[in-house]
Amino acid sequence: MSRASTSARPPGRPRSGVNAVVFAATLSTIDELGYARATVDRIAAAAGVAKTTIYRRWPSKGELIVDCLLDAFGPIPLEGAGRAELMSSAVHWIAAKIGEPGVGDAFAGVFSDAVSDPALRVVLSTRLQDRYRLALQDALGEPEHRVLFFIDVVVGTLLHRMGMTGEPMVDADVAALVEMVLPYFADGADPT
Amino acid sequence: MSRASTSARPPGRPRSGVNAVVFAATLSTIDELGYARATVDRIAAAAGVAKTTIYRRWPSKGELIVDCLLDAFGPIPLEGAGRAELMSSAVHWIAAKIGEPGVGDAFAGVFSDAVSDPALRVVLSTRLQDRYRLALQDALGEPEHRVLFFIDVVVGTLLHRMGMTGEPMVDADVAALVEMVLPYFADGADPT
DNA sequence: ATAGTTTCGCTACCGTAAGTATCGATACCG
DNA sequence: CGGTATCGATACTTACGGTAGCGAAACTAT
Repeated sequence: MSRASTSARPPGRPRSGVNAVVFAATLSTIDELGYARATVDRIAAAAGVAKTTIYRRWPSKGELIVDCLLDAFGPIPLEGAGRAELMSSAVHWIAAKIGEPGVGDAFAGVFSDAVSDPALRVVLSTRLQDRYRLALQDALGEPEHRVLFFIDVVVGTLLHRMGMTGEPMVDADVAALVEMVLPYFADGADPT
Repeated sequence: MSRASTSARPPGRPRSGVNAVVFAATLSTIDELGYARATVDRIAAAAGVAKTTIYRRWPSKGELIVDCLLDAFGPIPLEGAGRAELMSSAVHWIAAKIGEPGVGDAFAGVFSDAVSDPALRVVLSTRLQDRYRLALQDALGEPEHRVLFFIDVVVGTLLHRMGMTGEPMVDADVAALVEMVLPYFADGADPT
């Protein structure tokens, strides 16, 4: 039972192992130029890779960065399946980070109910919804992953980094984080 | 002391009163097509207005929507000035909406400290920072408004609408709200 | 009335960036 | 060596933000 046993290598030239290089180039380019100016061309140049190579591996810039974030931070560690366990896991994870038990429930309350105002029912990208739904579906299988992704990447990364560095946060980084994450919820292109 | 007394009407053709129409068209277009596909051309068409007219009144798409949001929801009601009162006001405002007193402090804690990870120090738009800094500076005058704007528009609108409708929230609208707001934190253009 | 000033809608245009198409070269397999 | 799939490079299409210039309309002042 050695691994890589069931499927032989596919024919043709194998892909070069530049995914990690592209991820690093993506993050550093965003760091240097800001998200808006981190174009695919520049990311490709920073990675020393042709733009077409990036588009052979990721169908869009959005999915590249979703993969990049998942690679960098990964999902919430989960101890169960199903919605209740899912929310509970996220809630306790957040609560543990913050240190106050009541806070997690508050987050859960804020993020688990809904408004239905026509002015706010902005349609999300079904394409990218499916994208990270699939990315987490391996472990779970329910359609509640959007909020978890949000909590995970935005709040999670925030608190994760807080715990890592122990440095004080400035409000700018909240917006920066969200700026970095949120465009991938959009459908087509070009907010300015 | 009739109003409009101090300044006589400026020369030239006066502006037609279509600002409200443009705001409504902006919201409905985003509602119909999603933010990414709500282009300025489409908004102008929906408003029955020339695109150039929009650009005569708002210097960019981002500022149009900032104005649109401010027009729709307005800032947090404040009872004092200075940072402490500012945060306190926001915190108690949020806490009152949620109903749990500890929650506000948690929000304040999460949003008031900072990380300094190079991968996350995404540069924010100084232009748009100044935009809504000015929008609130009338009442205040400190540089903490980014987080307040974030809390105000995102969480505030969320909870405001909750209180208005009393309906349950779904996670989708959290992302939708943030999707709707966050592109205006970006500097240049074109996330996808 | 008429001159001056500003906005209007309209059309054409520019710059940029996402994404596609094509091609010769290259790296693997049998 | 033949088949296949990737690689880099270049050129291209498309879409959208934003600008320029026009004649027409709406207002004020003389």
